[in-house]
Amino acid sequence: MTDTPRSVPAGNTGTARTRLIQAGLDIFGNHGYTAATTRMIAEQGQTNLAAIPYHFGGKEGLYLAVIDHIVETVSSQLSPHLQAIQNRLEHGTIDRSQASGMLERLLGVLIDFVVGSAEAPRFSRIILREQMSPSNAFERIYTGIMEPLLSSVTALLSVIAGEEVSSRTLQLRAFSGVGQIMAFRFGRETVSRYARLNGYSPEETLEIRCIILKQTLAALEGLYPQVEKG
Amino acid sequence: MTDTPRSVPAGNTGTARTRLIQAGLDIFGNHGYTAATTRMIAEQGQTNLAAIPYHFGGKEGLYLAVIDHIVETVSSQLSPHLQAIQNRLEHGTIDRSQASGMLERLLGVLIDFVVGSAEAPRFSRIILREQMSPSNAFERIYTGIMEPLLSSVTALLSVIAGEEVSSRTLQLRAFSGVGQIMAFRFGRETVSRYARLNGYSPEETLEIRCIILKQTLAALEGLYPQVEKG
DNA sequence: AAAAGAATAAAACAGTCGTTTGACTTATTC
DNA sequence: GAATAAGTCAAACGACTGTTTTATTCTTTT
Repeated sequence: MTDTPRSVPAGNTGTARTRLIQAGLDIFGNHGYTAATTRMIAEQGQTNLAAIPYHFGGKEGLYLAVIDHIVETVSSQLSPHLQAIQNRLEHGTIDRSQASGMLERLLGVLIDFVVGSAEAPRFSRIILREQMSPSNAFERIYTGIMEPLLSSVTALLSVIAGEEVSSRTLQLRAFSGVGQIMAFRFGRETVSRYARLNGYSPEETLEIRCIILKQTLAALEGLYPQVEKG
Repeated sequence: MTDTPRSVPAGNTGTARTRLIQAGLDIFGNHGYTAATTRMIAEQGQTNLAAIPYHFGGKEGLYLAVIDHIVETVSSQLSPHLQAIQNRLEHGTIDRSQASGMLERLLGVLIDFVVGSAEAPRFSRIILREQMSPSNAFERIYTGIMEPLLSSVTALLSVIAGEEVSSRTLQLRAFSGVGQIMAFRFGRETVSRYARLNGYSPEETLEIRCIILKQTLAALEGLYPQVEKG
């Protein structure tokens, strides 16, 4: 069958598959699902049109393969951090300032990836489109990326806040922190124009990172003052 | 010519124009520019297909008319607040705590509109799509909505922060506050699912409003501690 | 009431979409 | 080395797209 990998070191049934996924990442990300045409994708992937129905069953199959690729890639980058956090939390050996530090590191990783990484523009735009108008792929992104991420952030916030804060408030605050980061991705054009940036160079990414982290930590200190004295 | 209004109280050359703009708001917002078809829009607007090229010169003309409608509507809701702020700032009779209060009110208005209003889903999704992949309409949205809004927020932040903070930092902080609010719009599906909401009911909107405002003010107090004692 | 213009309506236009077809090339297997 | 499968390719298919055409209805003006 076509889905059983061969003995080739890193490739699949053929390099056409991976080239199509890479091209789909670009074209779907830049144009959206409907506006992206199979002819664009085939051309950018240096493949014949018929390769898309052949390898993926059609346009939608390729799109779902692209989504899976995104979920796997992001998840592999995030899950080490998330698992480390979960382990620490389950053993209960963590105080407020430690939780605050872990949250700062986690958000820093997220910023570097969403705002600064080279794949971010292609990845994030597809993810954001699925947030705005969910399709069949939303489920995979939510359970594969958003839910684990938000759960860890919420758990850390719970330690920082203490016991008296409702879980819904913590959940909304968790999304607020994550959404704030994603806003810098979807609003890149506006940010660059308004603050006269050049589209998130490494230095500009670092600047944004410092601003977001400082602001988030300041908010936590203001909301849950015990943090500094814990 | 067709663009000179008649003596009809509220309508234009005909109600077909306004029906098409309303339908365009829905269809463009829900499907995006390319995925929206002129046949969908004509059907929802109870109009003939040919009415779109007739009244707007074509699909793109209708889209730009929809954009203009959005910009005018949002601008008319925002400009009173923005002008009041600008007036106060130009006369220099404003201290830190006053600026903080004005910022809180401005962001509150923005939250009510972006998160809570009935038009918000249709408006915001078109705006967000233009943020992600700008077309010819981006310019109108930027100069008509985003730039005035960010300018006022930045000016208020400047008063709150004092003089020693760089203007780029203030600009990025301004976007951070505005983007945080918009994140709750583009991520509605994720938020609703994660925090078990029912898609932003009035009570839920109020809850989100309180959380965002508390968090933002807490961040300002943490970043610029003079605020409380001014 | 007649004439002129604005608006609507149905049908057809050229073009593009995703997909299918059938021939062809390459790689694997016995 | 023939046989079989996997993969590629150009061409064409039906179904859509936005737009145009042509005719008709409604409104306004003289």
